[in-house]
Amino acid sequence: MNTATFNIAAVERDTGLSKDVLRMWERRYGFPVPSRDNNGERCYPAEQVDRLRLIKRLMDLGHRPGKLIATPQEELGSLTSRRSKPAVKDASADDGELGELLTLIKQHDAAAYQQAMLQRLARQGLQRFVQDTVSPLTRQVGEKWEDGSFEVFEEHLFTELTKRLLRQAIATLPGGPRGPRVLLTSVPEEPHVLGLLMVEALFALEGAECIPLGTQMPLLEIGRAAQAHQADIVALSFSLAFPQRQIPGLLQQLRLVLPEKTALWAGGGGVTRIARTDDAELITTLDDALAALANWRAQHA
Amino acid sequence: MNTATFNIAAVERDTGLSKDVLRMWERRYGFPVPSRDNNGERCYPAEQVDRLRLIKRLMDLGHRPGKLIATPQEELGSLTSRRSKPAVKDASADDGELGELLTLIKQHDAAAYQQAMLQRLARQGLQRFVQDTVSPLTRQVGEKWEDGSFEVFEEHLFTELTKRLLRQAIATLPGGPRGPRVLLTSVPEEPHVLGLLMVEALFALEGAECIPLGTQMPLLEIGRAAQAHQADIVALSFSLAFPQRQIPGLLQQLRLVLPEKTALWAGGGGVTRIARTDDAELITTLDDALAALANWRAQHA
DNA sequence: TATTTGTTTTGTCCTAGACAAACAGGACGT
DNA sequence: ACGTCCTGTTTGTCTAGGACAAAACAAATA
Repeated sequence: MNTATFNIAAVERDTGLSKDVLRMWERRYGFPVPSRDNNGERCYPAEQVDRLRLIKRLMDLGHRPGKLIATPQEELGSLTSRRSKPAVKDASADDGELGELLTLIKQHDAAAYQQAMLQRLARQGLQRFVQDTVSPLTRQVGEKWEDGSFEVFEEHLFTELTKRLLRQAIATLPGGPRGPRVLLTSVPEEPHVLGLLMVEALFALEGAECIPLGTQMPLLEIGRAAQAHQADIVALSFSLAFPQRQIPGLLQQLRLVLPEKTALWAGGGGVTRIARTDDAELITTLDDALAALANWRAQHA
Repeated sequence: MNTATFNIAAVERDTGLSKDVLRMWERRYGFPVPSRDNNGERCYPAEQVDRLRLIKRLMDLGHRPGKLIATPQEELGSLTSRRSKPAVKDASADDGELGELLTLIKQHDAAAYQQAMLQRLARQGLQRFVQDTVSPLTRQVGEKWEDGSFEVFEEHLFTELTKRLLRQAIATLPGGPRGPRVLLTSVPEEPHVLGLLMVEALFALEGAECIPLGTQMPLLEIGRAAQAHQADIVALSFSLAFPQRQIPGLLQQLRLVLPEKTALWAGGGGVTRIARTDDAELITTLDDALAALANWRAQHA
């Protein structure tokens, strides 16, 4: 069935490794070594693409490409250790609770998952639902994905269903426009929206006026939107997968295009290791977000 | 305020023009001509980035880069004519009806827009709401964006709010699993999800079992998902903005990784001009989608 | 009016060199 | 033992220009 080969653009699309990197690896490490078509262009067999995808996943986990490429295929599968620190293991206490939910996703039972989540939402209320269910669940799905026990499409299904639940819950909230006006979005190349939705849920509960613009807004457009909406705060989300080295530069550029009085907040797993800066306020946890909101209100009372 | 300059990666991110194209244009047409930093790397001023974004928008409208670059800045603004054909003008009859909705978006009044849409949903019912409101509205927003009367962030706001409405409506439907199992997603580089949601709403109304996987699934993952979910149909969406030349190849590759018995349907504005193929069934309108569903059921009775 | 044929435009791919930012590891001082 | 500075290595991204094929257009034919 898999007689198809991939050209370099298709490999970039499917692995997330840029064409430059693919060519560089071939030059430096001797892998991947695609065959060539009549036209001298690279043709990657599906087998090499699969290996590249695995390598990319392990790189996102903190491994280095030089080592990975030197490692024979069989050993790669067993390298899926923890990101760096052995991780806070108190979370495993919840495993029993949340494990059922993960199992439902793993079984591809969308209806049952939604049902179970709705029950939790009703029992916990939105705030605790976000903080005690959605947030740890998201983290666990990320870990499951890292260690290979979740497929990409299972993670997509989880994300899609959870997005719906949160949006549904947010929609039922009254739009009490008392707090600051918060514009929620992400930069180009950052498609993850779950973190933004969690923050939106919490902020909306607090009565802030949230303006959700979806993901992947060009920087200059974010500036225009902030101006047009008279936003008090622009809140960005960076996932763990976002290339961290780019974040400081992005925040600096964005700070330049935003009105002076508009605050810039950056949150999500991607900013935990970023050095503090004057360009933006870094928010690493949901509690931080609520604290920042309270703080803003105190200063603008 | 705009003293910042953009490196070539930032310009690619913000304009959607690849680095290769940016360098090629500089070589061929002499525009853009960025300054260089100490390191000999390109530094694009914000002014050139803006011009590039405008040019890109006009290209998506069907103009050719060679002409656009030769045109002085002032004339560019007035080039926002129709895509190619003068367009079906019976749509303008609805302008009065839908115009109010567009106005609300243009005024950035999210709450009023949601309210008005909910009213229409209640009045029309979901099927007619999708076909007579959401679909033409989406098209009109696209046109407004093309002719420059909508900003990018206004389109984002529209999309985000409308997504929420549709998802909310879908969530309230009973999950009567009688029809085929339909897996809904899009390929990498195709982030638009509104079309998928419209189809999902219609299919769910018909009692089909929809599995929404969100957007941007790698091809091999789509294959795995289809297998895991025992999908009868894989439905892809291609927006008008998707590079049409890539579609036939994508469909062919995807056909190779899908199980034999799984049907492949491709729909959305991007496929209207694609030549018929054996790899997939091309679906250009929402009515087509419903017809295809009925047809499938007839053949699998 | 349609369809075929040539020509121009345009994007993508190629090679190969250079460099700076990130990282790892060791030496050093507290 | 722990943190800090330095140095060499690893790694990604940028640069330059050349080549070619596929798309878009123009012209000429049936």
